[in-house]
Amino acid sequence: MQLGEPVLPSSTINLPKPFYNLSSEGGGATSPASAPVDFQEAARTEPHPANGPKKYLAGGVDDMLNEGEGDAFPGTKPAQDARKSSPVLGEDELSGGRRYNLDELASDRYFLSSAQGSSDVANPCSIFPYTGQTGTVYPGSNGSRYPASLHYGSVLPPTGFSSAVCAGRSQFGAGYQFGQGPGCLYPSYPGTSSGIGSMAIPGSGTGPRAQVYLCNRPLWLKFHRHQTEMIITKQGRRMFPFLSFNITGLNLSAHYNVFVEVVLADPNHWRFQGGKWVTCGKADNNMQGNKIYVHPESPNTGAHWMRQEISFGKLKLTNNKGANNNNTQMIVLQSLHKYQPRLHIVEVTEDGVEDMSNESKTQTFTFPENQFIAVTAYQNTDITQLKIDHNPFAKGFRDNYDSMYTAPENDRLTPSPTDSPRSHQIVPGARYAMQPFFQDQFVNNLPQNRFYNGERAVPQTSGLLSPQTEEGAAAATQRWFVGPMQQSGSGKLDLAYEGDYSTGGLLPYGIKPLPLQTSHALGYYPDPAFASMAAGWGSRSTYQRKVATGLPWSPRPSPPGFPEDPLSSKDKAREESSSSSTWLDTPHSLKSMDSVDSGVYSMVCKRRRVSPGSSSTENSPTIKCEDLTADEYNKENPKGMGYYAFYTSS
DNA sequence: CTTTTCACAGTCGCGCGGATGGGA
DNA sequence: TCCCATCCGCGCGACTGTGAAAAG
Repeated sequence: MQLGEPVLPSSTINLPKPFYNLSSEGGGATSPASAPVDFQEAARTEPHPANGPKKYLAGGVDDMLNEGEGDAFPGTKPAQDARKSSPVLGEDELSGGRRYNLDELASDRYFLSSAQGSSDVANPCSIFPYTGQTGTVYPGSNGSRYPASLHYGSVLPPTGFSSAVCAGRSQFGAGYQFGQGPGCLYPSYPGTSSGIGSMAIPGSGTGPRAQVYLCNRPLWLKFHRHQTEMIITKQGRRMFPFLSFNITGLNLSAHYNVFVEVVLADPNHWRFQGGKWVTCGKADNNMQGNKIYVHPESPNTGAHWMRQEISFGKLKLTNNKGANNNNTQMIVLQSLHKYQPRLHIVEVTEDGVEDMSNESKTQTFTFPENQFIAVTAYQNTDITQLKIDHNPFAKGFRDNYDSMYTAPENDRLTPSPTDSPRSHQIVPGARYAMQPFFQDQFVNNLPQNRFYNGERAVPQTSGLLSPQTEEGAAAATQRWFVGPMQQSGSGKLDLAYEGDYSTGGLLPYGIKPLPLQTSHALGYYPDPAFASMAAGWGSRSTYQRKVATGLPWSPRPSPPGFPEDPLSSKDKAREESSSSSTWLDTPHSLKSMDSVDSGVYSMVCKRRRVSPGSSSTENSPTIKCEDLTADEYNKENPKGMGYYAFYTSS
């Protein structure tokens, strides 16, 4: 089979309520309802009559929200306010690091608007001014059942979204089980002019015009700049960071299936060499296995999907080709290949059957920062450390875990791996109130919240959004959304982000940040960010401790009285995030790799695991803090000196 | 030499069952 | 006394990265 050739499912699975029928016709992935489509072309030619992209781009937020759906989406109100202060996207604003505060909540919300029909969309670059954007296009297959939306850059519709068996809710686990196509983003994309019909831009007005926010984008960016790695095991390994989205713009009463597909992001085989990822031959494109993970709450109403965060925390990645048959929680990948997760939203009938009467029922969203390389063992120790620092399940590997709990129980905001709160198909209205979408007081609330004892308590926090991100505390509640048309997806994000997002000011995509207060709900890992922010522990404290052994300062203990000090809590949080952001900003391997002898770095980078007993700095390249000078760091982050030292001293 | 597999230790949530307390 | 709700502790299981061994 040739690269990019759609792979047909070996068999059709009969399920009570199939959403999609496995197709055996050419390409295998084309459904009668949706032909392959070039969303870019569509964007140029098919402006949405009701929901033009500009509407969203230039203050269209509240237009969007005023379409009768805002009430159902708690996040809409802030968004509405956002429009008032941030009417237009602009690079100047972006580069200036300006943040748009909405609702005085100081929580940023970055969005990519739906771009259909926009001239801006016609030129994706105008919307996503990735520096270094190559615009490379890896054509997809014409067999795409669920073609990607407009992919900015190289990300294009996958081949062979063939599967399609789907059952009703009760069967959901089996739905889409055999999305076996090679699922490549790059393969033979038929061209830019095909498949407009499957665009989710129906003129009926009922068609989906969704915008998707990547909830934990800052965390993804952190990983992405080091080239995210995802462990795959035979039994399946959860992703971390996991995919978590918020969706707006759906029809409140319509039913949708929401699922993630993981497709090859490029045609290369990768290997970690010289401290960096390099291509090594061609990817094996014949990999069979399930590439789709249907959200367990599918199908459900638009109101439901928009009500709260949609997390894919239970999605597992495996290299076990035999895992596709019975385990729809697992997506089968190949080690040392680069993948691109994509979110699909498909309108279905009430009983979960795809509505074949409308071709515009499918929308696909791709976030390039979600790209990762599947590995069976971590290669880049920076990634390892990030995982340890941010994944609550890896808490046991944090060196100074004990010291993190100097605060009283009330202050103990240890992020814990709670299961996804989204365990109900239809969420009772009573639950809404429990999860305010915009939680201005997320910091102040920390002390009061019981993070792990309530079904809804967990998602209120900005879970994965670490205070250590360069985006800082505000970023901790950022959400990023893209309309179905704009996808950056290029895999060139490294270049794009280099020196950009790390500043916390210049935004990737060139999108204007719309600060929205979010309750954030990271369904699964509820609150590491806030935990760290509030209690003053986390990766940074970990390193502080390490540094402290040989340095005059001591690790800063958890902020005393933090919970009882609402006045200072935000400031503290800000400080925390500010300081912590530095360490993330401190370029790890990527920049290091680029600037240091790769061979030397390789020795350092690979299997670099800091231990409390040894000076972590000795293993750390001195090039860790390119983004900030010591002075800058100390100025911005006096409390973070230890961390800075950790990465700079040698 | 690279990649994969496996057992391991550590953490924490969930669920169960028992204890406790209040009200009928 | 009985019933019900709540609290608490314990054990199990899920999950993590580690590190050594096995496989290619």
